[in-house]
Amino acid sequence: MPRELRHPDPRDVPLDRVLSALGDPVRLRIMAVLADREEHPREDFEVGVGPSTVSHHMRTLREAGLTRHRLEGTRCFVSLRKETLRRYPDVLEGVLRTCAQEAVAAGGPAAGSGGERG
Amino acid sequence: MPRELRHPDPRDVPLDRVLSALGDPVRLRIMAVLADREEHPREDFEVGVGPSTVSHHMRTLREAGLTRHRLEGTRCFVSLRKETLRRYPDVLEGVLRTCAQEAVAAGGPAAGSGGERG
DNA sequence: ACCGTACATCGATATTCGTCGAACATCGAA
DNA sequence: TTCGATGTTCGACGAATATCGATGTACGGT
Repeated sequence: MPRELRHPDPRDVPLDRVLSALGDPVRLRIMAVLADREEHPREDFEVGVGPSTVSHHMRTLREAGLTRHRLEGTRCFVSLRKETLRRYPDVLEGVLRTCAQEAVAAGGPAAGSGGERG
Repeated sequence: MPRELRHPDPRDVPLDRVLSALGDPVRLRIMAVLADREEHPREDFEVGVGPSTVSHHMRTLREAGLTRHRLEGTRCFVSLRKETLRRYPDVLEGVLRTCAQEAVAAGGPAAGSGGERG
């Protein structure tokens, strides 16, 4: 794991990039985990795909300015970037509320307990 | 042109599909045109790509439940679907406001008056 | 009846994206 | 220093997407 991960200035990220980052079911499940505004260890994100794929989606969210990744030892903690929430308040609060609800409707937190991979 | 175009029930459209439909610069320019909540003739959407490509993006928005397409003679009028705006109020109002602002920032309505196609 | 207009749809192509498994990097522990 | 754990990065592959030009379809005008 590199010592540090790239975190772009949110002001460099256009809206279409943010929305496109959010327009994926796996990444929306990740956002649903983060919807409580807490920092979560990577193990919390059991979203139904393999580890390298989770990494890929994590990177997409991070490079869209949505998440912050803090490395501590061999582990990684993820949280929402408040600056970005403040930049698109309605959009992002709405997405967080909605995807949290949909995750519940779709069968509980992390929505992949059954392991329906594909 | 067919007599009528497919308009899905917005409740069948999951959030990730809506966001993914919005996550494209061309479609965001289309939304910017519609942000005034008026019905617009197709000619209003000079968004910098060819006619068939505009059709493609229009279809994407329509099938995400975002727009309504009314055919009148050989012409077509496009408007936002209020039912969908009501379903995701914060998200969509926020997107509309933001993309309208960004369109202005990017060089005026329709953002393609110069015809920089490519 | 014919032709032009306006737009949708089709077919082709190039690019992007989601996914996996393998390889790599960093840290903590033995 | 060696080993295992954690998570990122790389390489490959199929699926989806953005784009165009050509074709198709319905309508309005002549």
